[in-house]
Amino acid sequence: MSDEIRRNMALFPIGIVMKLTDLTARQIRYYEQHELIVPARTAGNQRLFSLNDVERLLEIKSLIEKGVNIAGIKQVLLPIEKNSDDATVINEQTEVARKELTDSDLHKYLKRQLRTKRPGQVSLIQGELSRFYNK
DNA sequence: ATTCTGACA
DNA sequence: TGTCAGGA
Repeated sequence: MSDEIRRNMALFPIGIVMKLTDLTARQIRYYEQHELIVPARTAGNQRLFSLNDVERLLEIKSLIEKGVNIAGIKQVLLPIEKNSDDATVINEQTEVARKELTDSDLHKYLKRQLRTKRPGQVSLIQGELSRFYNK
């Protein structure tokens, strides 16, 4: 259960997330407006993304590339629960941690992701999914 | 140096 | 979506 906290802990600013996902800041902010992601905020109103946020963004990116629009993605990506979101609350501890571990922890995580091959979690009937495609 | 919101030649 | 302005 402790891993869940680490996973939902807000760590990196948009700049790093951009490199991680190859998405532009514009896109990332746009997806947030459509509630596809709900990154935490610092006292200075800066976005802080968790590993889960990054994963969701990668899923979003994948779907966008396949031509799925926002409406379709909202059906695929489970809506953000209000309860488990409290882990993204920012306190002085995470604030300090963020400054220290940003790249090192990230690389550690990415390596784990590389060997933890996971099957495309997307599971929707093609017919139903096609309803959300742009063309 | 970075990021944020709003707006559109 | 890109990009620029103007502020934090």
